[in-house]
Amino acid sequence: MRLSAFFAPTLREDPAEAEVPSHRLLLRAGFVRPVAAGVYTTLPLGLRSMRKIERIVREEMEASGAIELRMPILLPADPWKATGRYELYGETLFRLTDRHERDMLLGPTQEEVVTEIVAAELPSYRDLPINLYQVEWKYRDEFRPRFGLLRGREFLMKDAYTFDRDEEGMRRSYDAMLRAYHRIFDRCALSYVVVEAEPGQIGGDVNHEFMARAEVGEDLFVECANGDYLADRKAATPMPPEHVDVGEPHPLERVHTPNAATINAVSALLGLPAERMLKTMLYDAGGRTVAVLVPGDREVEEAKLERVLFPTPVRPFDEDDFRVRGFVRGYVGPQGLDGEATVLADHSVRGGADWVTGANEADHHVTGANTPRDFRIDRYEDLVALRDGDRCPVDGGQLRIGRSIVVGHIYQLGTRYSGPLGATFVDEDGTNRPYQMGSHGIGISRILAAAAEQFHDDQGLRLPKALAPFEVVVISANADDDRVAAETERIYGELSSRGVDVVVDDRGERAGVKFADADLVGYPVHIVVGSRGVAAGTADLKLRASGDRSQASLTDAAEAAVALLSSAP
RNA sequence: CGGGCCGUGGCGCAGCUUGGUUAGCGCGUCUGACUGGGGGUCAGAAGGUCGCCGGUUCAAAUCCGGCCGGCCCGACCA
Repeated sequence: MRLSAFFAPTLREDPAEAEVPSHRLLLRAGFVRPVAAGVYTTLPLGLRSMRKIERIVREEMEASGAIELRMPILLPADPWKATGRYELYGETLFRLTDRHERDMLLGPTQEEVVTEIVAAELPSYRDLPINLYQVEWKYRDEFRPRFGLLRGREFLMKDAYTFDRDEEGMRRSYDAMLRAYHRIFDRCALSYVVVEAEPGQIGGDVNHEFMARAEVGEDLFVECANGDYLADRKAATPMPPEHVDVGEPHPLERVHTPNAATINAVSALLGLPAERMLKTMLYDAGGRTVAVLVPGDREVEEAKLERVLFPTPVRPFDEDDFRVRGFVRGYVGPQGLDGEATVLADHSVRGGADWVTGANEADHHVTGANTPRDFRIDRYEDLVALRDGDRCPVDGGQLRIGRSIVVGHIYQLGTRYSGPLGATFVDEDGTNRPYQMGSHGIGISRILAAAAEQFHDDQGLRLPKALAPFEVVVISANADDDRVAAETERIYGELSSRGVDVVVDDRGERAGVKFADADLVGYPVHIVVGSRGVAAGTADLKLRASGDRSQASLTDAAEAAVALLSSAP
């Protein structure tokens, strides 16, 4: 490819709308241009990188036995109503109506479509297992598209769907995807972690997220400094604190705490640390009152509470709940709860005694609250929000919270879709059984952004060679020098014939512009041919990742570039 | 959706507070000259319904209202 006959518009200045590095650099380097919020045109350079990611994904999917097909983006709403996702997805679903007033939507994922086609065409256990996948654009009307390609309303995704006879088969298919995903992200050279995560709107049970480490990541994960524990932050369980022996329990005493409706206020008033307080959070779970007890310095992780109470929906008390059910906000204590309420306590509550907690009347707290003497705990559960510095449940090491971008997510769905859609096959014994399904996504366009986050510096992008739009650039530093032009062409031709993905910068620009662009776009290997070098019989080489420069004779330049490329990340 | 910031030639910005002649600057673009290994210099030129609609006013980029669009912070997801 010749840059003189290509379309790679670069920006000299940072676009005003871009804050995060990947967004800024993908715009500046000419990979994408905005069309609307969260919607982008993929320019030629960006498309080349995206195609390279797609290729890696396809190769590994095929190697794992998956079969590619292509499903429509424009979908009828009915199957979505059957699985309940038409409502569940809510505002995030792009809905439209056709001329016959039929409800349609733009596919955010394609479980419904693939399940129906498999049910129609693969009715026998002999047809199973099967793994069907596609690479297609997905549409989600995100509340807040942001960070360029990191969270668009349109994004390119590889989605694979597995169908098995039984749960054991489903787990085997799942493991095959897990292994394939590792190979894919390894080949993309991403720094990533794999954690168990929340099922979200896809539903199902066991699932893992592949998270690319990134400062700007929106997803938090937790890891132990000793490397033996890794989890989604919302699912992470800290090791509970040691039980502190306070000796003989103090008596329960009521104390006057005017205008102290917060933990901090009570703590300041009584001169006691927040962890001595017992925080009583009230929730409504399908009409029932649920009290959650955590130490005063901790927060409740509502995602954990939802899982504990699943499938009953949970919401925090609002002002009306407090009033109608007779609780005083800011002064709630578990000793005032009757048998109608469920009392859940985090494991960390086991470690304490002589709690300070609400007296269930305005401006009063109690001290010396102890269970079971003063209040009842129905169940201990893991309910606290994990925070930096908590102790690892495996070895007690320091936990820290890392930020990441979810680039892949795999699910064991079971019969979440095959059930409601009536998708069954005939098993060996002649009975109809629903398919045991799995669903496996990879954000192709997001990988590009995540890679840009991980691989860049002040000069621009420096994507790994597996993802860079070209592997090598040959720059003619003096475009109007005939001998330079001739040598540039010769080296370019030699690299092409060796099968290197090479581009030549034969534009009429000045050398400085070409150098700056080469760094900005981040070609892994740069070869510079100029008047000085040609006179001396040499070309200059640069490895973008390290900035290391070297020289080679003009005749060896292509060879040297190939060698340098093999050493490039 | 709640909160904050912002819409001025292709891009980045100033001007708006305190309304008043032809709306400026840098980059980019075009022409010419000089130049030629890290976004070069000089001379000249083109390019703007100041997001849209309405209001106030003798007069609006500037003040007021509404709407649209974009970005950033919070609850969902690849």
